[in-house]
Amino acid sequence: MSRKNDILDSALSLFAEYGFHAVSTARIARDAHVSEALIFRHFKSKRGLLTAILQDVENRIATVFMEVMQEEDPRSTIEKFIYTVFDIDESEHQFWTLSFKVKWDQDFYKPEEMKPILEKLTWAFGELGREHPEIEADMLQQNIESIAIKVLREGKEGQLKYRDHLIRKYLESQ
Amino acid sequence: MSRKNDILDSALSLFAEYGFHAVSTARIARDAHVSEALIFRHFKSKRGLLTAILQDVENRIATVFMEVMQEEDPRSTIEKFIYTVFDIDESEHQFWTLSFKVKWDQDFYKPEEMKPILEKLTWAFGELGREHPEIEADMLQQNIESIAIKVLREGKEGQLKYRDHLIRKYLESQ
DNA sequence: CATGTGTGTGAGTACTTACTTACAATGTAG
DNA sequence: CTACATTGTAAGTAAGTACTCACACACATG
Repeated sequence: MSRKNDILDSALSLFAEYGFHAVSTARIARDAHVSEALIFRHFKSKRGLLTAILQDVENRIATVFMEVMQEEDPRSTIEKFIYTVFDIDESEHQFWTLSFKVKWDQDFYKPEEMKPILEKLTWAFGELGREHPEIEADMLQQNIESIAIKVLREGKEGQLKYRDHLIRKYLESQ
Repeated sequence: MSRKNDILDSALSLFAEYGFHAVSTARIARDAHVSEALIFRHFKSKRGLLTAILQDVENRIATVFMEVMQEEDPRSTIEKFIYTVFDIDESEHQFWTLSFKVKWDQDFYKPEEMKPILEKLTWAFGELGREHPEIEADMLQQNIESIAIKVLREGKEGQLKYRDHLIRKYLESQ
């Protein structure tokens, strides 16, 4: 189990930094201090290894948004959603980086991943009496994604102004 | 010149679809109906080929936003900026796809590319008396980028609602 | 003891990779 | 015609690619 996890850790780290196609199985094995053959024993193929990591990614993303999903007050739902991105632990950054990178890899793009949270936001905007709740939910989610990318690249401190701006725009007006 | 352009065309198309690392020089040569050696004659290396294409990309992006940059009325500036994404010819889509993909490739990320247009938008929001023109400019640009990605993926028709929403939000209120 | 079963590796496999070299054809200028 | 740069290619190169196979060690169960 420890060796298998070493492989997953190294692969996540390297895939997130350099991209799937730019990292060879030999390099992953070297980084994880295991034989290359062990990768194939555990994951069958290089792609199988990525799939295993992405399964992990999906679970972690779901965990992060769980609190938002359980919220029952519409304003708190939106507020928590906005704050969530800034509360992600730095140890999880590689997961997020990989998940964004993978979106640009034709074979792995799947927009369903964010659908539940989008529906929750749509509900919240509807409750607040907005005219176009679906569009507003979609745009807020896009905003948060853009900010998340900035956080991954430049750290969270410089991006707090965007968070405060969104809070102002969505929760303090009217 | 014709052969050199054939190489650029094929490489752009393949890089945009599969990514830089997933496409070999042999494949590009096959697609362009030239010998592999000719790629290296003209561009020295695979990376040199990408660089040449990215130079093209930069020029085309600048061209697209030229009209916005020359606008003198702040409201028209914002309006034109929003409409621009929807007026990009489909023949240019590969350029845009590649430019977005490349942003996730560590070696080629350069945010300065969009800086002039961002400053123009900041000016426009300032003229309109907004409290936080820099943040608003940044967020609008992020919105447009998100929508541009959707346009590239799913076509422009389904995204018109976002355009109209932005127009409403930024130009019709108050 | 025997008989698996899961975990691990060294040394390969056939193939692909980016890139080079030697050489030929085609202008083009003096 | 000659000299020379430009454009082109066939046939390499060494290194790297994902992946396999035969074999070994540990450890539980009958």
